[in-house]
Amino acid sequence: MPAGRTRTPRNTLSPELIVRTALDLMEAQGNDAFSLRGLAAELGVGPMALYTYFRNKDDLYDAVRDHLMALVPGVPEDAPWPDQVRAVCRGLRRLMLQHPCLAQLLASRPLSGHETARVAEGLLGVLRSAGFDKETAARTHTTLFTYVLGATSWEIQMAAERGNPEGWRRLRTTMATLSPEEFPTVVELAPELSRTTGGDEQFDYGLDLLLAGLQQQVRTPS
Amino acid sequence: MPAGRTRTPRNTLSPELIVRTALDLMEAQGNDAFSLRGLAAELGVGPMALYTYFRNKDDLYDAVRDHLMALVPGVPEDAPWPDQVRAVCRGLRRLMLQHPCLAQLLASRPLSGHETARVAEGLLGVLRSAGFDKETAARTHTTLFTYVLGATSWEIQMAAERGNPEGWRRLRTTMATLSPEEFPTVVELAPELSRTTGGDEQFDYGLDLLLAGLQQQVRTPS
DNA sequence: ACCTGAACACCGTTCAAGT
DNA sequence: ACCTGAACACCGTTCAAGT
Repeated sequence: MPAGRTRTPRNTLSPELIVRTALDLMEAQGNDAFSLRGLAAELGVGPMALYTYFRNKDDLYDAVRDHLMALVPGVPEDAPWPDQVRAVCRGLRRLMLQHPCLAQLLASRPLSGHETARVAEGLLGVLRSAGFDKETAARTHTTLFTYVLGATSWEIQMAAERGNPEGWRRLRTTMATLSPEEFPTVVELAPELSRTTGGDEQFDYGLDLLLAGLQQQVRTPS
Repeated sequence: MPAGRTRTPRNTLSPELIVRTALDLMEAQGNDAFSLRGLAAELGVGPMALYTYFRNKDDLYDAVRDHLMALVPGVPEDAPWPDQVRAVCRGLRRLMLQHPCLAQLLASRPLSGHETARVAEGLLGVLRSAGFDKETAARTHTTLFTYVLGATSWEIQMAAERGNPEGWRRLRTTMATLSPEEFPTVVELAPELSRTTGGDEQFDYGLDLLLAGLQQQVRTPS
């Protein structure tokens, strides 16, 4: 048994192993650099071996997405519904930050997959129990989900841009180029804008705005 | 003068022409199918001709994004600030719906570009005039922007999935597969969820939640 | 400066074939 | 069923060269 990489030229290829290895590669070298040929090489098989388990690359992406969505924590019991909503949204955000590829996977292909439905089930259940009617519960779920998706995707992109030196230089250059006459507010608020492009505090700020709007709706039902 | 396609094997290649042609191709055949080689062919030049005007593909993407952001309408004057915020957010969403590639361009690469700054300037100016302090204005701007981005990207993805028959079949199959015991709420709210995956009403619902939270903040300053 | 042509190191996927 | 090997039709980008 050679102590090399995760290699299985044996007969032991499985959907689970492929998905886990694909996830490892995406996290290690970034989502864009991921390729079926690279994955096959990592597994020690030919590229076509993967097509026995997945119809194509998108099909594999869906499986990886669903695999990750299974890690979203469940709804905490015995808590006020706003706290339950907060917990689910924060859990999804945290998972996206831990696995940046999830952001791109969610943004590029719609739901499908039972694990995605599990997350929706949790959030919708909370909203229904809180007394929202069907339509409002559905609307609120979509709103919360798209907010988490948008806010966290943006946060990840900005963090990546700051991480690589080329991108950081580009950001500084763009800011320095803006004329204070044409863009007075942007220039004046540059420090604040830089500070609020991510982080727990920024995420909670937007989430609390949504929750404040919701609670107001509960108090004054139409 | 042959009445062929947009071809310029002449000496008349320019950044503007390249960007406009790239945009046309992205809208015609989708963002993923776009390639530098295809763009060069459409322009009647070799692939390397483009590298005189853009350093690489990402550089061209940035130019296309900035070109589109220039089309975001300005802030309407003489209106209450919530209406001004609504107008900017709706304008950005409308532009993303008209040019679906903009969603992916915004999601895949951070700001940079003067036209993006112009939009930020408009929104930040409104918020500052409404009396928000620097920090809150910046936080609110980020929140609104990421909400518009997330909600509209999701809407576009779902619309695309419904558009192609393969995707539509996949959506129906996923829904039909969910067991009512395991996912009671999702199954029960299937019609509502399907109805609230897009549209002006859904977008405004989330936007109004944010604005309600904001106005409450104005009334009760910390 | 502006553009070409050949070449490099890749892709996802099909197809026919092996076991 | 599970996997291989060769092939097809592509990519973005570099490099040397032309004008």
